[in-house]
Amino acid sequence: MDTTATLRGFNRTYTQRIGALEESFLGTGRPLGASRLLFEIGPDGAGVRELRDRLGLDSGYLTRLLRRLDGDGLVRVDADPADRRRRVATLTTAGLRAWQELDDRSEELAQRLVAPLTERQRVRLAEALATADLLVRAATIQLREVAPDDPAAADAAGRYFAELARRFPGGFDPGDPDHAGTFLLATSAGRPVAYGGVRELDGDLRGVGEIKRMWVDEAWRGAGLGARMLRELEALARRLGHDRVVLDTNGTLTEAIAMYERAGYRAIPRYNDNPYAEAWFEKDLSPGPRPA
Amino acid sequence: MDTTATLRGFNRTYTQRIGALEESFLGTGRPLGASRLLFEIGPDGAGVRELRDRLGLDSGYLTRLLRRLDGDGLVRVDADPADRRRRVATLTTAGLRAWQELDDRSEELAQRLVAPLTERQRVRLAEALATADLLVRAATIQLREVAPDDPAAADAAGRYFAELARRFPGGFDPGDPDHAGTFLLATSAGRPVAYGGVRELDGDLRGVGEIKRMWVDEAWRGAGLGARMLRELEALARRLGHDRVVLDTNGTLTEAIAMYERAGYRAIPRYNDNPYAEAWFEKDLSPGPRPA
DNA sequence: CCCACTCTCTGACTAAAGTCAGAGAATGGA
DNA sequence: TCCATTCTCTGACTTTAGTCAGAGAGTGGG
Repeated sequence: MDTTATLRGFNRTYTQRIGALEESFLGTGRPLGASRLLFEIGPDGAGVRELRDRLGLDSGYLTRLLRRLDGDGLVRVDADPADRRRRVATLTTAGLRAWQELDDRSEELAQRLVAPLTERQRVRLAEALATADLLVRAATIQLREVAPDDPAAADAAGRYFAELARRFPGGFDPGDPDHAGTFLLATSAGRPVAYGGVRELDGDLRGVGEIKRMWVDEAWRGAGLGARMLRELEALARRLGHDRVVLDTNGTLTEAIAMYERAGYRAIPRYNDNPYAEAWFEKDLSPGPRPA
Repeated sequence: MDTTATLRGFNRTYTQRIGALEESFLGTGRPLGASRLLFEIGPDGAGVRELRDRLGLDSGYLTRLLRRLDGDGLVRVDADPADRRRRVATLTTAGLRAWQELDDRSEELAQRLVAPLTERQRVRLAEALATADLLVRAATIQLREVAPDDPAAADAAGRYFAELARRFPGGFDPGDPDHAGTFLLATSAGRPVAYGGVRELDGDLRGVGEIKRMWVDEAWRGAGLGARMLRELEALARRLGHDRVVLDTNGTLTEAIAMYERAGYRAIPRYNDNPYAEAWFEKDLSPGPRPA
């Protein structure tokens, strides 16, 4: 099956059959941009900065859209107490009602779309869309380098440690984690979904890179995000001047071990005194092709 | 799995990750509407009327868009020799080049999107999208009543007869087909994809409806379009005052027979002298719930 | 050869969407 | 306490998209 041809064919179908419908459905009474904004603010409110990023709007334009919703009594915009340069938009009671109406309409549209299908076909459609959703999200998410003290990185590290504590039979105590190294992070809707880092070892292994804290959110597994993270960490290690990387892991993390093996890692003897480590791997980077 | 929630979740992902990207990709140099139009005209050209339907544009607006493309030397608009009220847009050499560039860009976008995925994941994505594409198209296609002498209906009947001729061991000769009855037709991009009709029987079976020429294009099978056609034909038969429908079929058409049985049809003895018929079915419509 | 109808085009608009430069308040480190 | 930086807002625009009411050419059936 030709992937790009299928994708392009689907794009066509989607634009014509769903996209157009959605616009006509949601843009009633209010311009579409204003509806989208209202929907995006949502019952929990949202920062102006965040809205700008999520919707890709010019700051002046967003200000005006917000003022308009404010004028209609749907939204209030206040300074963020934590940082008074930032502003936060929240829905008023009327705004909440309008939001609910949009949500209902969106649900109705979805209902109407699947109405001609039988139950079995709906299940098939839902499965196909869930798969496509996961893969598209995993393919389009950006891995970015973060400072060790970035709050999102700390959040990700916390989630990583929590998972180890859950999965290791004897629990897991990170002690006083040192944050040495360079870390990559992928976030979605402000929450970390994948995380990992490289640091340089010292002593006998001086010059060798160690891959640390590889973690992918459970909801995002099965779409190759772990493998992608590993590839990008290897590329990062190369940029940092390492031509060999090592890592340690625990026997409970079977999927991770399988992934390392698929990625060309070979088991080696213990190289550190990590009490939780039960398996050690290495990979020679020097002859590898440069990644795209 | 909750179908509408999955669908809505996918919509979100799609709009953010693909839709936005596509707009920024295709709308370079030219407004997006003009690009879309140029792309839609395509190397083979297209009638203005057809473009209006496909893109959902106001006729005045389309005229102006075309004039603009004409002014840029990309498109020529001439009267259709067959009906000089109609006009036909064709690409000039420069227009063809611009079209090719759009096509390349669209392909590049698709490539880029799937680039982070492994081959296995690409196959999974392509399969999921192909399934979703078929189901969405089948769910959103409109079945419309057509006059028996509608050229699209004649086209569909021709395709139906051709398939019978291919599948029946001894071939099939429609003889001089009578066009009595009311027919439903679904078309996509101007070509018939599903077809079928109801006519009233006479003689002993006066008052009974007969379902005729049920046909679904091969590329559209497996998405319940046949079952939907059958349901709508039954609804049509009810509206025409029949509380019982019958139909005949050939033993070679095993999928059709399975579908009739799933839809509640029961085998009955031969009720007509159709030489190609090998099985006869009936369904009582009176107590059935009205379809949506 | 009428006449109702189809199809496209023109003129005259309006609304929505987006852009850009720069002002002003607030913040966080040096 | 500076000062560079971040964030939002304002003013002054342009472009894109879309709407609506007719005019005028062409068509097909009676």
